[in-house]
Amino acid sequence: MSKRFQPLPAQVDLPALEREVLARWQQGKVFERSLERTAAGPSWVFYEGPPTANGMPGVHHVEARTFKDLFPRFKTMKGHRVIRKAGWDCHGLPVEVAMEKELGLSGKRDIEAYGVAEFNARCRESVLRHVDAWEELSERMGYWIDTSAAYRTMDTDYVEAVWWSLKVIFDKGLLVRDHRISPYCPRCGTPLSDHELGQPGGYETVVDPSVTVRFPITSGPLAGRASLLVWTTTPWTLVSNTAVAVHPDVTYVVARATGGAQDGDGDQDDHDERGEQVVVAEPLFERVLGAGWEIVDRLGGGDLAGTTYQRPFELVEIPDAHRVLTADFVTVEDGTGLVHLAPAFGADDLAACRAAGLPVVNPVRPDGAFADSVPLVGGAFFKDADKTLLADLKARGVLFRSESYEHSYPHCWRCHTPLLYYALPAWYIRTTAIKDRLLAENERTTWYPETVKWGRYGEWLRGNVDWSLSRSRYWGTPLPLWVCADDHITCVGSLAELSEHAGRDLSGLDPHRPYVDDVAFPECGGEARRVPDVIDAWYDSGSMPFAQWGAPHVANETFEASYPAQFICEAIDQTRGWFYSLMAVGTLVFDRSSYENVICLGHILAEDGRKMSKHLGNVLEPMPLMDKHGADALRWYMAATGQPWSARRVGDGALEEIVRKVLLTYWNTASFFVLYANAAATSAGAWTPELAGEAPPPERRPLLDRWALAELHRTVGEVDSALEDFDTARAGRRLAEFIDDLSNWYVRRSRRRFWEGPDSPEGAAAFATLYECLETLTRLLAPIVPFITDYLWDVLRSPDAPESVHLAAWPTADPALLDATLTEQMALVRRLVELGRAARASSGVRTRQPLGRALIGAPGSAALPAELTAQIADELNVGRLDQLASIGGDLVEYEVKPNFRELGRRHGKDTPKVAAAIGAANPAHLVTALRADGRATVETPELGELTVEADCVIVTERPRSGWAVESAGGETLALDLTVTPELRRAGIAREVIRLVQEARKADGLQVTDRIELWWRSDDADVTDALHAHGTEVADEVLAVAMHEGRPPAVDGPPEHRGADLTLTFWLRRSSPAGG
RNA sequence: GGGCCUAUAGCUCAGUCGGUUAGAGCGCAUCCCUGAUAAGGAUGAGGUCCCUGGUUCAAGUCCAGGUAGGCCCA
Repeated sequence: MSKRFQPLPAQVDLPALEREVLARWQQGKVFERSLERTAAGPSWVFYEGPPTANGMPGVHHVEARTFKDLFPRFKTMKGHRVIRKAGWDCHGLPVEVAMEKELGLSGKRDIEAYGVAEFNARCRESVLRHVDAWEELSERMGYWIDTSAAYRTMDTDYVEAVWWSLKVIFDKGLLVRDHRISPYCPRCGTPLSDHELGQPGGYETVVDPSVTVRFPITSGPLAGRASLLVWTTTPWTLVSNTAVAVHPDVTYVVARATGGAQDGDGDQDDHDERGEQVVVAEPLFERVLGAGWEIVDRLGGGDLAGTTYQRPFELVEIPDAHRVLTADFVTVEDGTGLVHLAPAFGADDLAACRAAGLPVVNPVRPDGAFADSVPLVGGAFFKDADKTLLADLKARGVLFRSESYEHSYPHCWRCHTPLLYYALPAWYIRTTAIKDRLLAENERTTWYPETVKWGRYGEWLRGNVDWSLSRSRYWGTPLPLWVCADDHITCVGSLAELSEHAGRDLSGLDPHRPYVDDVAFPECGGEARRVPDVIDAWYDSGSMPFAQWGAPHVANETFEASYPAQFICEAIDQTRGWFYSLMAVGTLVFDRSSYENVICLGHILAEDGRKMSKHLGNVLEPMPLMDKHGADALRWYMAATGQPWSARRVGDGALEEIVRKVLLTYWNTASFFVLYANAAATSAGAWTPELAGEAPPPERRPLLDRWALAELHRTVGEVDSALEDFDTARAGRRLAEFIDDLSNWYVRRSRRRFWEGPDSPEGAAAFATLYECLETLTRLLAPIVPFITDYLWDVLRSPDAPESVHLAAWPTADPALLDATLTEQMALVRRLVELGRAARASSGVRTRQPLGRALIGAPGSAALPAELTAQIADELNVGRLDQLASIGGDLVEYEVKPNFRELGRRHGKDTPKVAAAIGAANPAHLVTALRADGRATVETPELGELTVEADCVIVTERPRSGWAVESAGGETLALDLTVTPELRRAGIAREVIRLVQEARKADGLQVTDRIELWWRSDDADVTDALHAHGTEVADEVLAVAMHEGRPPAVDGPPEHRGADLTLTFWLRRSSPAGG
């Protein structure tokens, strides 16, 4: 007896099965072997975007990791070498913030008091705290990635690689010092991060002055005649006024005071000089000036550009300044439409002044007080200076209006000191200098979805500003810049270089604060010390293509062979994070972006459609979800439900459906196959894959088999091209459809051939066909659902096949097996069967009752091969299938409808008229003409006679009466409901067969067991039916003997009774016939 | 305030090149089939294709504006 397949139970515990497969992968080192198998293959590069392991992974991490696993598996099966190196992002403010919280520290002073060395040591420990949980998740979900050599952005090799790249950028002149405006606490002496601004207490409501000031114009036609009206809520910044901004597209007016009228709100206005002229934006004229003023001239914002003016205070030196600029950020929402610019105290101000080449002059000391050298307000705290300054403005007649203004203003969340927007020295990468290169690199990057390329990401690139790189923090890659007293800057590219400068061996130095801060070296006759900043952690992760290998200092060849990546994938919120930093660093350092294809995923929502949050209590933990439904179900959901880039809801309901409709259907088909392959009582024993070669070749198999193979190979082609397009949803839909076709049509229609075994050519064809379908389907499904496929692969595979599906080759479509005609014909067959079922349902004659014949009328139905019409007849349990036309024209009525698609193509604007003419024509005449000549003539009132082609008309034909008819889309099926006595007896026989089968199951018999059957009935119809169809019944229920009458009384089998049928019967397993 | 995404049945989602009866699954109801059986199938009810306007012989589909939700940024 030959080897059998391992039996597959109809019920399966998928999570338990997955654990078994996981153990098998581990013991068999299957991942490692899949890499070995493809070691010589063409490289396909994937980069792992590093997560920070200071928190636990969530369901959304399963999302990204599904895609990050699926495509590498797909490419590996296609023979590519796909290196998958894990990585951890270790640095950054979020890590520091979490550690501050944990240690009960608040702010930089606390950290420095606690000790930077100890603080950073704690940060270092915290970022790997949950690595175990992440690795557990990766393993459980089947994410194959090499964690043994994971890169860590805090490792010395990594930091040195980052330093090297910064030096490349520095040598190109693109790493430069400038100012950055930060919210700054003068008491704590520190800038605050956005995160800190968001803390409770970050904003407080305060009352500030709101002042409007005259800036007399000193050049152009208005010189000496008019003033610019400028509004501000921070009078203390007027000392540093450098320019005035107007909007280039806004109209401004010159207004003259007509005297008398004051506005009625009781403000302290100071403009009773009749004849005074001022400039404001036209949309704000009413609000700022109103009655008592008349417009004497209008001019565009662009016309004002370059106009010089007398600044409000002459207290500090600001060379070459004090003129009007244009800037898009100016609004006419409030103020005067003319904006005072003090570049040291506002981000917009700084950007506008920098663009105009104006200097940044800052008279305010880091402690928040004006420098002592400033007249009038020297030594005063910035906010306290407002009063003095206002009084001075008023005294000199420069103040136009003064009000109070209540608004929300940022405060230090620790000490409640009002914050200063303050220019601090900072280091930038001049990404604006390579903006065109970035746009060109983006041009050749393929984005999924495509809209991100031009939209969200492209827009962001076009508005590129220089990368603000430095952070005045602690736990990060230290900025490798050393500066001497003469302001000579040295950029250090490695610890070896640093050793050279310092004249001692620093190769073992921890390249973090505070240790690197302690390294100084002689320079320009003095001492060069490190700039104390660390860098933006996004730069770290953007450096991973080379830094993960330690390149160029270490493994440079490995790096060069894996640059750029063919594929990266993260959630959409990375557009301005990792997607940008990767592209920017790559372009800055290598003049080439580091990735070619990128998938942007949407966010995962809770089942209620809201964001998952602990607060709402709707968080789904990934591990329990997989323990409940299985990782395959979750992976299928992520890959194949909806569009990956739209926000999606995950929950038990969605996963249960996937298990039932996709995974269990696939499993049950395999289980069915194995059951009958093992049960086959052939001379050779059970059916095994070796017997596949003995089946007739595909072209000699039944049409049903050829259809299944055609659909299989169509599926292979479509799934392959979908995955090549990174379209997992399309691949998933096709696979789910094929699984359904295979199970609910191919197997359903072929069951009898499986019962009868593989001895006949038809049986052999069935086994070979279903085997090929399952074997190939398993390979197609493997990248998406790696567990269930590998389990079934191991059961189904032939002995010489690889022992894991993940070591097998991706299937290729065989064009010779495709058959578009057969695909279309089978689709018609299935539509006609549905019509027949609907006719059965509406007429109330159950399918079990055989009927004499059915009529079909549908385009193409006459050309159906007999093998296919037989499928319809068998499925609908009718004796004969005829063409509707065969019953004679008089008995058929016709309905005609215009086919708009074809009509539109030929008749364009006249379509409605032609359609109306078709509707008005005599259907029978029209159909006769169309059938005879392929065209017909119709009469239209406007256009006269017109010829219409056959494909412009949808014809539905129906028998006039006496039939159960269903039609759809021009296709009709009609059932003859006449039940003759003979049909009635055949129906009763079917009923008996069903009863006996149920009884067999109730008695716990195997499907192959032979039985002995006794029966008796008082109903003449039943008796007649069993006399007429006894042999058929006996064959169907595997009865070796059938007796009319009771069984022998002694140890009699249990009695069964029919429900709707007067029948009593008994059955007993006959003595086993040797198997 | 800016940019982008999404909106189709109670729910989750398809909908190709614009074509006149807008589909599937889940859920619900009724029924059928059953040698895969704690499966499978059919039928039915259920729709303002977010709104307004436009282009077109014809719009769920193309264009413009708006509304709502979401994401990113300010």
